[in-house]
Amino acid sequence: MFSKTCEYAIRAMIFIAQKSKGGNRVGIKEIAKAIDAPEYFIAKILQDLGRKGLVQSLKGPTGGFYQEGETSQCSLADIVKAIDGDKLFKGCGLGLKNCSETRPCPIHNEFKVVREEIYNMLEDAKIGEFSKQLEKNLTFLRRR
Amino acid sequence: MFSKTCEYAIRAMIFIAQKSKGGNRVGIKEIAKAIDAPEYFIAKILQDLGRKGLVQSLKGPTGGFYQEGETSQCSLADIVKAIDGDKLFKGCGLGLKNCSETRPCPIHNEFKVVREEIYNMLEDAKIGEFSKQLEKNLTFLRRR
DNA sequence: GTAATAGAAGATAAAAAAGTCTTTTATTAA
DNA sequence: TTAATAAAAGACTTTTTTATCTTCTATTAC
Repeated sequence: MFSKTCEYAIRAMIFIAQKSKGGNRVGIKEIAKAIDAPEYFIAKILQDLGRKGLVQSLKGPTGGFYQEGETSQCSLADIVKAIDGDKLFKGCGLGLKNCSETRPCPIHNEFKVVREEIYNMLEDAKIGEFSKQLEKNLTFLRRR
Repeated sequence: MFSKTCEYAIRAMIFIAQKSKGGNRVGIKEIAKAIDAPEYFIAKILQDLGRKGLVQSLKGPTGGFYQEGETSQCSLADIVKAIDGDKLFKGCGLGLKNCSETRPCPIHNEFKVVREEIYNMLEDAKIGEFSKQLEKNLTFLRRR
């Protein structure tokens, strides 16, 4: 469904939202360990998300990643769009470029319904909302 | 959502079902052209689907691919499973190995609903059913 | 049986995605 | 102001996916 890059991004964002609640910042090493992702790789991903304004960061001692204001209420849909683009939400299920409402592919209508539901689900899933759930058991963001 | 390989596979299967209705067989060149896929690549894919019993084929002159009996009523779900495996239907949305009913990840429940719908949609979509739709306008399986 | 045809199978190549390393720049504490 | 810290940026490597080519084998028409 998502690329690995995107999965890492989502997990990292959830972790950062959780950790940076009281104005704290989280270092890349701590993030990588917590979500069980390759350190250098997740660093790249977060730099990208930073450029796109979905996360904030600060260099130097006591530096790290954090989210402030509206950023902490960004949705999974925002992250997916930033990393994987909108092909999941817009593209034809069969990869046909010319598939459209007036020239639908064989599974166009069935797909449309499902795709809208995926979009709504991801749009409703605000990063900040996961925090409470996570406080109970942080290990959920790890792979094993 | 699907790999390119899987998209090609679905398109090819729909085309074959349509063309092999009256006991006819379709050559790989015709398939490749009709669904706008690389010839050698779709050949590989169909060989794979052939081994897995989702399509039949015959070598030599007048040879080609075809579907007979139950094969023509295989579903998109069957094809997706054969090519991409079942990670779309079973895996955790965040790629967590330990995500489960008792230890759900933050988006586990939301995902479950969507995933089931995707599965049902693909399971209901029988290859043979697309034929009538296609007879009206075959170009729908092409990319441009 | 023979020649032509067309898929099967294996090797190879190109492109994209995932992952790693090194150097640079910004920030802060002392 | 300096040393330590931590992210930014760019180069590079590995792995996976996608795509291509060549040789082999089965089938058919004649």
